[in-house]
Amino acid sequence: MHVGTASRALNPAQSGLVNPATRARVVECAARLGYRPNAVAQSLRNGTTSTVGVVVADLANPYFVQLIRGIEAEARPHGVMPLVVETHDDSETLERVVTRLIANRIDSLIVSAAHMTDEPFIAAIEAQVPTILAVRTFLDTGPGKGVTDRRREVLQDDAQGARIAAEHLIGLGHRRIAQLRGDPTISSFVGRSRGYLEAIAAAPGVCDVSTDDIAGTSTIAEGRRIARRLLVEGPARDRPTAIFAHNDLMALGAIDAVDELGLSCPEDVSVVGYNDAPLIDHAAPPLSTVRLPSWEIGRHSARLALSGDDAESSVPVRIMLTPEFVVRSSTTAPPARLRDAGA
Amino acid sequence: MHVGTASRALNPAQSGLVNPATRARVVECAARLGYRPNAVAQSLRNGTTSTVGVVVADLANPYFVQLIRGIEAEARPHGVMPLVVETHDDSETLERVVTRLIANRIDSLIVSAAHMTDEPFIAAIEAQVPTILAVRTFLDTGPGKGVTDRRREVLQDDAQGARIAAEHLIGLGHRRIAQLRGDPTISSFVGRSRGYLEAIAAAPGVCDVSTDDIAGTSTIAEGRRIARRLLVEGPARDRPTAIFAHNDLMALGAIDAVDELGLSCPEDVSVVGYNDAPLIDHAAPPLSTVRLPSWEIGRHSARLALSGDDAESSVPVRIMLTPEFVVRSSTTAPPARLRDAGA
DNA sequence: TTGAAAGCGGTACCAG
DNA sequence: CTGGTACCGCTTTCAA
Repeated sequence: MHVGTASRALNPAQSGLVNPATRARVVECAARLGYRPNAVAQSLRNGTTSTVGVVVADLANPYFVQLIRGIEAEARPHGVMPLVVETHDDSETLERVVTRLIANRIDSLIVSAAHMTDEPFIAAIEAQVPTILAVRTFLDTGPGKGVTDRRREVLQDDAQGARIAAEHLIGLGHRRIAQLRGDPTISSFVGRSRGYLEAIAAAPGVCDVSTDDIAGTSTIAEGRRIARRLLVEGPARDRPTAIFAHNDLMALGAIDAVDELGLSCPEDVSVVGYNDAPLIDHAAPPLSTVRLPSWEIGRHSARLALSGDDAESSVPVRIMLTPEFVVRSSTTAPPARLRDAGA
Repeated sequence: MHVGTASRALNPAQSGLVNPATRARVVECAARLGYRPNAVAQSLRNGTTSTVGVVVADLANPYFVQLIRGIEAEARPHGVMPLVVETHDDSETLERVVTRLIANRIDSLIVSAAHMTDEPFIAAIEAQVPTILAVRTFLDTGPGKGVTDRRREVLQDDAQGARIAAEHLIGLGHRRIAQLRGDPTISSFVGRSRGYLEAIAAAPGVCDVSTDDIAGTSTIAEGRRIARRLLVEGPARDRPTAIFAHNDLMALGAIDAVDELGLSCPEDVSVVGYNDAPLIDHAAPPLSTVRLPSWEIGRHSARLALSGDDAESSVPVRIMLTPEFVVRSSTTAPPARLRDAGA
């Protein structure tokens, strides 16, 4: 009884070709000896590893964890294991980890960590391994636009999310609003900025009083720093009564700044975030924010990744999911005196 | 010029054995063709994968993310890639993912997801691959205790953390204190419970008024549920003026319960958590909690994992790190009337 | 239905 | 210093 037979007996797809008796014997032996096929050898022989690389910007951002779980939910029934790595939003790290994943012969790759400046690198990668962009993409490279139109991506509509956030503030009566912009090399923040400005432009009498100071990192500290500038500089009558932060962390920082200046949120300044991070509903005050369907984005990404199209044969896809506004307590109508002044 | 030579030229450890000229030529060709050694083939040949399996209970718990980053920091300089998976605290999932990791021939394994009931399984795994237990362990299996005393583990002192938390409350004048216990099959919670009870026992006039209701999962919802029982059942004069929750999430739930009952934290009820999760300092109110050095635990774990001892030759190690109390605004002296009543 | 053997892509030993 | 070759563990084709 030899190795070929054993291999067949243990492989469900081939075990029909082997005598039930021998098969039973093989199975029994395997169980007794605790035999586990060496996945490394299988990978080498089969040319496939049953793994999918998952590159996220920041594991500490619970948003990405949901994305990973969506991927895992789709991948597991296929026996595919996600290999998760983070980049800390650093391009060098991105290149390093993706290179390593490819050396490890992942079957496909899901990237949710790209900066727009990473386009050339990602384009090169797409030629090597089936790749899906999740959440973040590059501008003007959708289906039919530009040379890299074989790209497959799963996004949520940042512009729309920002628009509904801004419209919420406008609807409450705010007339001077500012945004706290995240890194402009990240497509999400570009989209949010655009949607916000569109909503402002569409509302008569409402003006954008943002600074041109952009957050280096999308953290509490940066949100706090920029919000302080907004609330301290210039004549009081030009200061915003509402702030749209490009993510929840910066929103938290903005609230800190409001508090520290002896003002309060939402009475003096309303604040909106983006992401609906876990625990953010327990912030002081509970944050109004934009919820995006990260788990679903993960699932769709994995579905595309596992669909077996290789980089050559794949048809371009852009799946766009819709965010949703969550009203909590960090937003309300502006103070009456300011509202009158603004009208 | 043939494959063996190329292999040597590309391997830093052997490239000395090859003529600098040929070597340069090889390197140049490799670069031009974008050659990357197939890590799968290398692994098969070398019998080593340069990967470490990292099994955590819950990626959404930022505590584990810090652990992972500590591991990564130690592993990267060695060219070792962490393979991260989560179990959602489910034993079946634990067995499934660990089995998969072993099939993939990880060089070592770090487990931070074990329940005490997983002891037999983990013991079996330890015979197959060098294994480190991080944060969670089994009881009475330290060096010299019991048959499995080759175990290597990196822990923090849960009993001490709980003790300093309880002593903080006692020092503020609380006399009726309750704990919100987490899953008793998880060693961390056993240790915390023990430390808490020791501190109470050591303080004359202070009594433990906990229910015997234990959280099924260490979540906000469970914390809220049990805290409600504590604050609603029995005569008012027996209710706790302070609650020690076994983790931050349950503490948040307890604060929710306090609010919902028309009481307030910390004026009526003080609440302490455990872990010092990110954002917890922005909760309402900012939570007093026990901070544990998760990053350091990760680093130590990885150091042991990479130390090259195989399961046979390894010497048992237990590294115990010290937690630290963080005072914020969720704790204060008990209300005067209750304090008098209790005295 | 089973055995024999080739080969996945490297590495390392040995001979030259 | 370089070329030839065996082999890591498994799958699969081909023959028997």
